[in-house]
Amino acid sequence: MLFMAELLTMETLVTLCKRRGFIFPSSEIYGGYAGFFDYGPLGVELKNNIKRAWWQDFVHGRDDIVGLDSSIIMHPRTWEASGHVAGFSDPMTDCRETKKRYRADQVFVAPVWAAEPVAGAEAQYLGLAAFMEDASDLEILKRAKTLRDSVGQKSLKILEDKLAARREFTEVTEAELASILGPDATKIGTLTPARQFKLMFETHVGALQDESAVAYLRPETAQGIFNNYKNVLDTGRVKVPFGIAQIGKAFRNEITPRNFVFRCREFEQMEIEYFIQPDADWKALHRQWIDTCIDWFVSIGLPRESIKEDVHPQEKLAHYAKACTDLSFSFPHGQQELEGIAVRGNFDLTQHQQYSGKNLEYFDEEKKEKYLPHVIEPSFGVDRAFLAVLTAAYDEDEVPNDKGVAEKRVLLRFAPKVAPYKVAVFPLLKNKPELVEKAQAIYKRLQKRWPAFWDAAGAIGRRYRRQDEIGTPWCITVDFDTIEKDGCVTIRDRDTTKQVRIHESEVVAWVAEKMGE
RNA sequence: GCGGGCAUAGUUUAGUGGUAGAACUCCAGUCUUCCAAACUGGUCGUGUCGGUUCGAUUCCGACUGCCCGCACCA
Repeated sequence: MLFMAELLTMETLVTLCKRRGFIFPSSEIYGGYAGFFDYGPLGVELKNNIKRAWWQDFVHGRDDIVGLDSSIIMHPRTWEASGHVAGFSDPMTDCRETKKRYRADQVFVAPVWAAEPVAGAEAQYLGLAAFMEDASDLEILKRAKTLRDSVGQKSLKILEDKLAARREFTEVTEAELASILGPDATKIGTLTPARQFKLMFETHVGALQDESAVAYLRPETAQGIFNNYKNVLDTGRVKVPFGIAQIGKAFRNEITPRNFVFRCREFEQMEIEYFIQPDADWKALHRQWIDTCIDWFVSIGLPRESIKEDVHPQEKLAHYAKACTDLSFSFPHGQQELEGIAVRGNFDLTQHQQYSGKNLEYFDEEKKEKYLPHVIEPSFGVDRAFLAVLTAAYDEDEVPNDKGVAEKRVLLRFAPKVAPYKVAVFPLLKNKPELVEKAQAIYKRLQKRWPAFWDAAGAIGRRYRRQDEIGTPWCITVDFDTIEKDGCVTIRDRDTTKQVRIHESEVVAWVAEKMGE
């Protein structure tokens, strides 16, 4: 078996997904639409299986987590409280010379005045030197000198005290842009005006397009959980520590959607907010959650060694976060984030309490005190989990054909619980009604319990390969022995291509046992 | 957003300023026996819009999409 993770390209996956009906580019008949994808007949099965497994393992399989399905459009104040309105729409400026992009609100400009190095010389205004907010005085002076040189005034002396009159880049006028030297540029006038990059999708609620009715498509499902935290407390008979889980679509106007379904503008999340006591041992709980999540990914078919923990360094954490660990996976485009597990303190509940004016405190019966619980937030990307499962399952090997010549075989080694079809049923030959009839009976029996695939077309080998490529674990073939002699059918295994014969009456029990049911 | 490359059937591709060709896939059929078999037949294509031209899939322009870098990713 090849170690496919090293060799597999995204293009191979994209092609397979298109060819077999897992994923199509959105709106393809209109030329496609960047950042959006559609899940086809097989894709929706795989995706649903991943979501079902998650819900089973994190909601139904636990006593301390309950589910939720909140609306995608929420009261706009939600996003003011969460910080998304302010933090999710950054003004940006690009430098045409260096091709660098800056957060405009982190760029400052200082006026550059210079004069002949003689007493009483008249000062000349040369332009504005741009620099990042953390630049030192020495660095700013260097930028000023570069600006002076670039306008052909090398002989002049910079008036250093004038540099102190700094302003934010976002405040400069259109006319001033031409005289600004970018933070890393050597020529003036290369910065574009600050442009808003709004990462939240805006819409209007109500048929009248009134500015006061602006609303947003949620950029994360988590805020729906915080929004309903009080309702769940009041009705769910839950006690801290407890969690609320939710699966749903989220939307972000990504600047550069890329890498297939890895970064999309419309995507699906599986999130949990796990509420804990403020003085709980959050480090231990965080560790526990990381392990639980890794185990879960392994249970849906990802090799443990392909999952890595990336700990966010303290200085890169959001101000309200105590810790955050990403789980990353070796995708075809590199080791990339699969899930984030953050310790968020009580920032969100504090914000919502303040913005809503509603008391969101929890009364702890045991401690006899009120507090706002802290949270641990495991945030899974459904589409990323899908891509990871697909990447892990993809394999190529060689199987001898009917002439004994080795031929390349493409297969998806899905764990049976996530496979779109669990079993396929074939009559050995299509033109023999007695074979077809018997096979149909078995197929109908299986179909009541699992997604099953019927195929009677073409050579038997071709049908096996077709199932290999969509990851069906078992194929069941009815032949003449089944109807004329022993009543046994052949069950062929996807991973080994080995066959066993069992009596047709035992087929359902056999599959159930293999499924672990 | 920037720079570079690419765009012909479901896939891989050939070709031409004058009716677009193949292989595989797919569909139908023949076949009594298990790994993309063989044979017969069939469906499906020049990303979109505009320009030049008697005529454009081909030349030109714009757009869109995809790929690779850069930047961005609360």
